[in-house]
Amino acid sequence: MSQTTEPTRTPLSRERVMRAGIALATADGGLDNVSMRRVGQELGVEAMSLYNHVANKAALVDGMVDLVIDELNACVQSIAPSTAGLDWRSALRRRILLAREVMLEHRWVPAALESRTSVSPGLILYFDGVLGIMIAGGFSFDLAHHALHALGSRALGFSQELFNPATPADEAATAAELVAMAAMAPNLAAMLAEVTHDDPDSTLGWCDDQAEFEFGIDVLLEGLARRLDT
Amino acid sequence: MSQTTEPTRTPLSRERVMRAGIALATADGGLDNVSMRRVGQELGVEAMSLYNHVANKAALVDGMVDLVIDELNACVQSIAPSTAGLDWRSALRRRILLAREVMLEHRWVPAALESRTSVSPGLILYFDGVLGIMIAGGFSFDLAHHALHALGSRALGFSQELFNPATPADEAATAAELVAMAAMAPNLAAMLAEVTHDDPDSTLGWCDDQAEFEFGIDVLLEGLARRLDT
DNA sequence: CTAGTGAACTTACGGCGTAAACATACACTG
DNA sequence: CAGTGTATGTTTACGCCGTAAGTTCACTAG
Repeated sequence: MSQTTEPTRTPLSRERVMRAGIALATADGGLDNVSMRRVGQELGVEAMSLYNHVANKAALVDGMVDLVIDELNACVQSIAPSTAGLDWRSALRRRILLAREVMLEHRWVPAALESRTSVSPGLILYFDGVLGIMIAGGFSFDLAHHALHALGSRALGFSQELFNPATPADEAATAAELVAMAAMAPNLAAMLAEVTHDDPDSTLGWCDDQAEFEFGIDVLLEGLARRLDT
Repeated sequence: MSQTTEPTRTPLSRERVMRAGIALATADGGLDNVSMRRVGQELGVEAMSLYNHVANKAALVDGMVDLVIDELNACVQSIAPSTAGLDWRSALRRRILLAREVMLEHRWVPAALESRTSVSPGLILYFDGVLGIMIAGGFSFDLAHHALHALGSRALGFSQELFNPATPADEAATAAELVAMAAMAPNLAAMLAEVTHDDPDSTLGWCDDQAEFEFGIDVLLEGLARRLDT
């Protein structure tokens, strides 16, 4: 009577495993949320079953990153026609800000990129596009090479922020801290007093604001443009 | 007869615990080498004893970072006299490259900084110094604020590199990969063919070379200088 | 001497990644 | 049709991890 085989079980696949991982990481908590057992649970399967499709956890994370990068590359290509006529600076800026949107959707990716063990073909493709824009804009290979290093992770739309993912401190605490800081860090205290952070939301990482990010890449792009002209 | 008490056991202390953690992390393997049990072992003590001096592992890592930052601040102050007469660009550059030396000695610090849960007083002190240099150089608070964001982690001497901590690929493999890459990433392949990486050692992170790092901050400093002049 | 205190130790728990052995179900060959 | 790999999921187990809870013990203040 008890027919043990369920009607049909959707078969696992490498991609389904990684999509489940992405879902867990993107939901909240980032990569800490992702464990083999939890991904299995997400798929209604034991943890060890995942190993039929993925070599180990590092490979799983690598694969998750690859999927996001593939998505990014698809986005980049879908807007390619509209950037055909742009000068290199605008084209690059546009591409980077688009990458940023993808990274904002998957905030765990920057950290995961750091732990990568192999070079991702998708990433290579992306950077080849960046490089292509530069070359088309008149960069020498040498200058372009330096430029890639100078941009660093900003070329992918994120920057490493050093302060404070914490919930924005309550007003009172902040005020008290400002007073305490004044003795030790007079310059910072003065700056914070003047530059009232009237945009309270950070967008990626901690104090990293869209406007600040754009300021940063604009300084870089301008500096590179200047080196290109001479 | 068997006198169980050893002659004298050096007492544990918060600092000794963190120094042991730093030793483990700096030795090799980075933060992965650091576990409560291993730190205890390093000190001839059970893991749980550490909790008499440290709230939990996160606090331990935070404390380790703080010690390194303190060391950095000490270095910075020890060279302060020699930078008194410098223009802001030179002073800033000097400070950043000094920070870089410290980070090169403790390569686990960048990753640990990212996982911090609280704002470190030492870091505040360091950035207050950076800001002080800018203000003395004529920056408005507003421009200095943008500048801090633009510099980001580079102000501390490191940059997030995206490619490849792996052992430098064997020559043959690299050549083969270059051929394979040519189809998918023609620009990168061409660049790599021309810009022969004749400096095979990376200094911090992966492909991050001292020269490339300096190029990056110089572009930034130049761009900031230009904004300061207008 | 005794009580109190603080630091180190012991034990235990639940979670992690994954090696190894096992079970099942499907595809292909004779 | 029977027989046999081969792929896929399960079970069990091991050694790590962080850390909560309870225990021991040397020391010092009264």
